[in-house]
Amino acid sequence: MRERPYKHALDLLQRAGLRPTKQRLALARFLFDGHDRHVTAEQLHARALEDRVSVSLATVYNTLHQFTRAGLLREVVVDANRSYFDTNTSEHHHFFHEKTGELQDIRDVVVANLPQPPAGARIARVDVVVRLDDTDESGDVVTHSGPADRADI
Amino acid sequence: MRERPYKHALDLLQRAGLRPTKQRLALARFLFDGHDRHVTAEQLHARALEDRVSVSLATVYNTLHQFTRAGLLREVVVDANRSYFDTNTSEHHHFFHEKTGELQDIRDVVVANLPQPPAGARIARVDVVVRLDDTDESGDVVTHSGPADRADI
DNA sequence: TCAACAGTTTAGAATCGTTCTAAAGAAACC
DNA sequence: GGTTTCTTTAGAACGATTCTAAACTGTTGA
Ligand SMILES: [Mn+2]
Ligand SMILES: [Mn+2]
Ligand SMILES: [Zn+2]
Ligand SMILES: [Zn+2]
Repeated sequence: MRERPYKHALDLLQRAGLRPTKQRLALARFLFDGHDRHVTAEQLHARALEDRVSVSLATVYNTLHQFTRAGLLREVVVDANRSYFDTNTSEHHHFFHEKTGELQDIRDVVVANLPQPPAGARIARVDVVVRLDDTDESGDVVTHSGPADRADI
Repeated sequence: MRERPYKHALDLLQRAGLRPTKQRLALARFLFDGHDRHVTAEQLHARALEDRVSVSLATVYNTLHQFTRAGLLREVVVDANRSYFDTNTSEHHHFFHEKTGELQDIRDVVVANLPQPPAGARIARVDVVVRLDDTDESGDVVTHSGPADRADI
């Protein structure tokens, strides 16, 4: 929890050159409260409505993209049909719980031995997604499965 | 190029317990011709029509999912709004050309220092996606950009 | 061989996340 | 306050994918 969430959100918007509207302030206060969050547009929209902030889904999308452009968020691709936005913009990777759709930050993963990118291309970003099956107490797989890979050493 | 593509496709379908219909044979012959391929449903559909195989898009989707369930394909998630299917089912990772949507296999990437998965979960798969910006001869970035990360180590 | 059944294909509708449009509303500026 | 510029919004549109239900085809075994 931050001490002056309103002031902090205001600062972020001003630095991004975005007018501090009711909707943006509400979304920013929730998103940038000091926790690392991974939200979809729908989730953020639902959360705003819970807090009795009236905001349309279109505005939630607009705002998420503006925040992303401003470097306040980054988009994480883990699911072919849903976009996640991550408030942690530092270099890190993810566990993805396929059953629940939950993302979890992981740090210190080492990616080595990357081949040279083809001529005319350069690396914009490296994303590691560790997909997780949930198991029940018996150790049986609960979700749809497939042979489990292990990470290359 | 395979010597008896018809026979090979037939074998694959039979081992998967799928009836060798005209549509499945045509799709299988193209997909499993010995090359590693990364296709979207639309691309595969377009290709079939080029080859004058009449097949509906619904059947292409059905077939891709059946082949995936049978372990002949695997789905690769790199783009929030498009599903890629990969004929290379061995352990490997990808370059993703954000501009063109093209995927390219990379081998021998080392992923180390993965944290233990949370209790009740186990690793189903580890995916490394190296996103590439295309640059022109001057070295300037051609696509929309963002600060370029380098891989850890 | 052929009927009967089970599995397959398909057109078109439906769904779903996301983006667009254009008009109304709010912030900024003078 | 008046004017400009940016923002929000409802609702339509979009594009990828899935569903539906009816027609079709491969398989089986009498
Ligand atoms: Mn987007
Ligand atoms: Mn799918
Ligand atoms: Zn994260
Ligand atoms: Zn591949």
